[in-house]
Amino acid sequence: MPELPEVETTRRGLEPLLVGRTVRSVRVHNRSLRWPVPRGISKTLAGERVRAIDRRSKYLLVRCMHGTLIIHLGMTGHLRVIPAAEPLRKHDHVELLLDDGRALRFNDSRRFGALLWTKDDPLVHPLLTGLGPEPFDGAFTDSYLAGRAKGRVVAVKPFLMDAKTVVGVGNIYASEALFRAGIDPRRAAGKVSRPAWQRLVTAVRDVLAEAIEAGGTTIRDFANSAGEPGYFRISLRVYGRGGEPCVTCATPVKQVRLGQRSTYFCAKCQK
DNA sequence: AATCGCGCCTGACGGC
DNA sequence: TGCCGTCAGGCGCGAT
Repeated sequence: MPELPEVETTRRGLEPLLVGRTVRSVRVHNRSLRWPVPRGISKTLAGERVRAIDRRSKYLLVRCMHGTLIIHLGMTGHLRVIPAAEPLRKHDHVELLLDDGRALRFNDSRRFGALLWTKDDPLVHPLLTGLGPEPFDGAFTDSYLAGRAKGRVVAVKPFLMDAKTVVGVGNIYASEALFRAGIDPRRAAGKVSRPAWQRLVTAVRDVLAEAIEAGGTTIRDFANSAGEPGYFRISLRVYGRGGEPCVTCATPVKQVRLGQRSTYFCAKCQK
């Protein structure tokens, strides 16, 4: 389940392989992703040279000469660059054939991902407008969070996972960051103290940075078939550890559902 | 405006 | 062995 660290690791892995390359052609094997892959994508992309690969939230932005390919990995999506002659794997839905004899392949078993094209600045695309700050951006501060949370009764965990609050914090890292910050995930967002918001800002950055770093060492090579981000083996302190002892106080970790999402926390360490 | 809950989709897993 | 139900989850969207 790609969260921001996985997407950023993908971006870093793809950058040296794609920038400067020209797309020769596109093959669409299954266009029914979260939104249909645009019908004209082959014609649009043929001859386009890749200028840069950026990331906004969990969207990868493959910037070309006359527009931008917007890619979202959804839950199970991954990208790899392999020799074009390699046989297709199950769930390889789209491939971009490059001028160096390789292909960028988009594989996504659950098809929650997306692959779109925009001629305009992608940051004003409907999917990207209205997103909150990047977690490593200077705008993501305790006072920003306190301001946004003022008067809100929604629990702090879904508040944190709302992309309008801050982007890139999915279910796993939300539980992890709240544990590190010592905040009960069920607490109303409007009732979180200023020092707690500051701890949360730090915790979000720490946990994401660790995961990105782990990704950097986990992923050796996007240019071979092993180049999929998968699920990073950073040590999770509460996520998936329901009933097991808290790493700090040994109290059994609680598991509850919050906003339809499984949520893990230590009732003793998180207030 | 804020909040809630649905639906998309496949694979893993448990129970029978 | 196979079948069926349940769960997992990002995220846009419609309903309240």
